[in-house]
Amino acid sequence: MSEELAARGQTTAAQVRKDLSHFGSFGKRGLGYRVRELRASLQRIIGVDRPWRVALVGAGRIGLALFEYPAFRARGYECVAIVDSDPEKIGTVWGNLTIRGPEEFETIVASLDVELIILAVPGPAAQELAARAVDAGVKGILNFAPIRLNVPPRVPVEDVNLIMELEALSFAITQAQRDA
Amino acid sequence: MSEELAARGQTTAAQVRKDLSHFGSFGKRGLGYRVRELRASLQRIIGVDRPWRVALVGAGRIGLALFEYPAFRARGYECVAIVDSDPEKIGTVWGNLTIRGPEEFETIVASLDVELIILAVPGPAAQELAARAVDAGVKGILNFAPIRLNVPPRVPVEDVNLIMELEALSFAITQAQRDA
DNA sequence: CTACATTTGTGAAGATTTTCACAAGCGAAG
DNA sequence: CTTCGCTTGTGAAAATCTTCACAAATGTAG
Ligand SMILES: NC(=O)c1ccc[n+]([C@@H]2O[C@H](COP(=O)([O-])OP(=O)(O)OC[C@H]3O[C@@H](n4cnc5c(N)ncnc54)[C@H](O)[C@@H]3O)[C@@H](O)[C@H]2O)c1
Ligand SMILES: NC(=O)c1ccc[n+]([C@@H]2O[C@H](COP(=O)([O-])OP(=O)(O)OC[C@H]3O[C@@H](n4cnc5c(N)ncnc54)[C@H](O)[C@@H]3O)[C@@H](O)[C@H]2O)c1
Repeated sequence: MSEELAARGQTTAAQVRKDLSHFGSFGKRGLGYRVRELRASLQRIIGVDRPWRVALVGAGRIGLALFEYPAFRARGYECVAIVDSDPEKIGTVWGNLTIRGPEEFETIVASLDVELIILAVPGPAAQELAARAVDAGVKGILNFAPIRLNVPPRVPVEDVNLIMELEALSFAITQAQRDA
Repeated sequence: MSEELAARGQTTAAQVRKDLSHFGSFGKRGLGYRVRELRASLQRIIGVDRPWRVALVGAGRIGLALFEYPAFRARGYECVAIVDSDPEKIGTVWGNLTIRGPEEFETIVASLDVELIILAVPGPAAQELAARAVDAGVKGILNFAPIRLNVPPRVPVEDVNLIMELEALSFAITQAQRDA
């Protein structure tokens, strides 16, 4: 069982067991893990055993792709608001949501209980919006802007930097060729 | 100098120096690093001292966002072809490129010297396209499909999994709240 | 030329992570 | 109830990564 999990996760059985043991004891010796139970426990530990309320900040190209991506909702991330500063976009409707202006941002976060934001605005706007989001009570940020956000340490930030991913590929390829 | 680099990279000066020492000796003692030189050396090491030829596979929502993202080209990743299987999309023009059908895939990779692909097709199609890309000579894959691609180890794959990033946020938040 | 103020590069120490290997526990079979 | 086969959970060992602390360079000033 830990063997199979290891194979799927590209790691070793011992690592799987050690990692799980860090959070508790889930399996039965001689038997393995009961999948539904383990799954439920892990969901609870990770915090994905309940829906999360998300606001999309920046209704641009990447924002649109993300908004239309059904897997988010399927996994419990529910987009409850969209904010953009472009006057042409404010008031237009995406799905069941109307795009709002940034002056309403704090009100939206507070009234809709937004916990997470997806920040998909250009770099220069990102820091200010992040700070405002944090002040308004947002608890975490998924950041697509290519800057390091300066927020209090209690607010986790996950950066998505696709250029770094491409550069990691370039490095791996260059490296492999150097070896050969 | 290593102090400043450390501050920017959220790490320590010793770490910066140790990491650099792994690839060579770049600075001058007592003086620091000469920025232009260090930069050039690292670009060469990473392999980003020359342009990379990229094909976009999957002209959907995420594919469009990526294609229109100017930072890729600015950093030396040049999109030289777009492939999609949708008959409505084949033949249409994005920027200076015409979308091609998947039956042309191998020809395109070979004739245009495609080194990297950005895979932005639905999961079920991804494995087959990845295998064909590798056979046609592609050297690396940036994969957006939510599956683990099975390709030979000489071909590096970078996975972008935004759901995992959101789940990492959820975990960090849940954890912080448990502590408090 | 010598003393001095700097900052790198790097062994050694310390900390963390991963692997090893096996006792502890569990169900099944006799 | 006892034995047996199997898989987890976990201390201990091994490997890896990070930090420490300082000698080796380098430019400068006297
Ligand atoms: N497009 C991509 O594939 C891609 C990939 C990785 C990262 N990114 C990053 O994501 C961010 C957005 O990229 P994009 O391609 O969607 O850009 P975009 O220009 O298409 O969209 C940005 C949106 O943000 C809005 N905006 C600007 N200032 C704002 C403000 N102060 N308040 C609210 N909204 C504001 C704009 O009106 C626009 O709708 C950028 O930081 C970019 O670097 C984009
Ligand atoms: N949209 C997002 O924000 C997002 C985020 C993360 C990951 N992803 C992943 O990226 C992939 C694409 O997502 P999307 O939202 O752009 O989907 P999409 O449906 O908008 O686009 C997929 C495109 O791939 C094309 N396609 C399908 N089969 C093909 C084949 N065999 N050969 C060539 N082209 C083919 C389709 O015609 C379509 O144009 C999916 O795997 C999705 O899980 C999307």
